[in-house]
Amino acid sequence: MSQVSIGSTLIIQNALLASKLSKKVDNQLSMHGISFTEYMIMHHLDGSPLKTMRRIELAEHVGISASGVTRLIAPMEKIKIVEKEANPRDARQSLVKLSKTGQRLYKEASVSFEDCASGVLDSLSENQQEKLVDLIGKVL
Amino acid sequence: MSQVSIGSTLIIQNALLASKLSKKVDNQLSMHGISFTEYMIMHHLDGSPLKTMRRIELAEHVGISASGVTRLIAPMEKIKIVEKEANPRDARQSLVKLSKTGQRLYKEASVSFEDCASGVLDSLSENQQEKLVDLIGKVL
DNA sequence: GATATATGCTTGAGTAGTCAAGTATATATC
DNA sequence: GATATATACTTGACTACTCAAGCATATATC
Repeated sequence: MSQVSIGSTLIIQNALLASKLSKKVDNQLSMHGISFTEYMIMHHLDGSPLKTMRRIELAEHVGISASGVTRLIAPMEKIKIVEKEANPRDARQSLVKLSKTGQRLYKEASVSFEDCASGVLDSLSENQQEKLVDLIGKVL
Repeated sequence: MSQVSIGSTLIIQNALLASKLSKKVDNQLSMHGISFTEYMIMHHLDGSPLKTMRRIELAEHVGISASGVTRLIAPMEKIKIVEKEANPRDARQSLVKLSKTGQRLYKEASVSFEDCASGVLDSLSENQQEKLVDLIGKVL
């Protein structure tokens, strides 16, 4: 019958939340043939000025390892959602660029994603959502 | 350059947070020979009045599938952290009980877990942590 | 400019889950 | 009380990662 701190509760509850959200999102995005992780990749690429990022940057933003990115990007490249690009200044790097096809797919998928997001978060007011993003940002 | 709603941002940032937290926790708990998921199982068992829960209940609380619970519990049973118990009123059920050994292990691991939690959340005040738990609870 | 160390990425092997199907038992309906 | 349907759980086959090791290139040091 030990005391459980608020911080512990927070971590456990947040893990549960993330698990549930990612399942719902995955389910919703499956109609576009992509997973939540792939969507996140496209999201970050689309948000970057040149629609281009390094693999390690992607890994950090998405929360997976570098090898995870390699395995994730491979099939996306095969179906032309993203393209490989070299960095002339550093031959070690292999840049990932969101293709035109990828941008189109991202836009389509975003409709479903936004839809899912608002459905899942309808118990929160706009203000509460902002507060939540703010608090999460503080921890990250 | 499409508009990204606050709700979408929330879901993506939360996924990142959960990924980072679970890695840190996993890392911390590895010194006790258990994973974050196993810790969560023990946490929920320890919190229940008889230290006993049904497998499906555990699945819901932890955010994994029933088969996930089966595979997770098997090795925990082998090293006597938990025990299988029958429910005389329903022969379909196979109850999971936290053993004495399991309770001891949970207490030890909780020290590391609490430690990790407070380390990771030190950018948040007690009030902010409570607010965060509250908001997460609203979504769940 | 050779050598040591660091960085970016990929690969093989392993792990922690998933889903679909199957088994066993329980419940509801006629 | 037989039949249909639902629930609890397990299993086989698969997927999406992880880590450790390795290769290629870059950077710093002497």
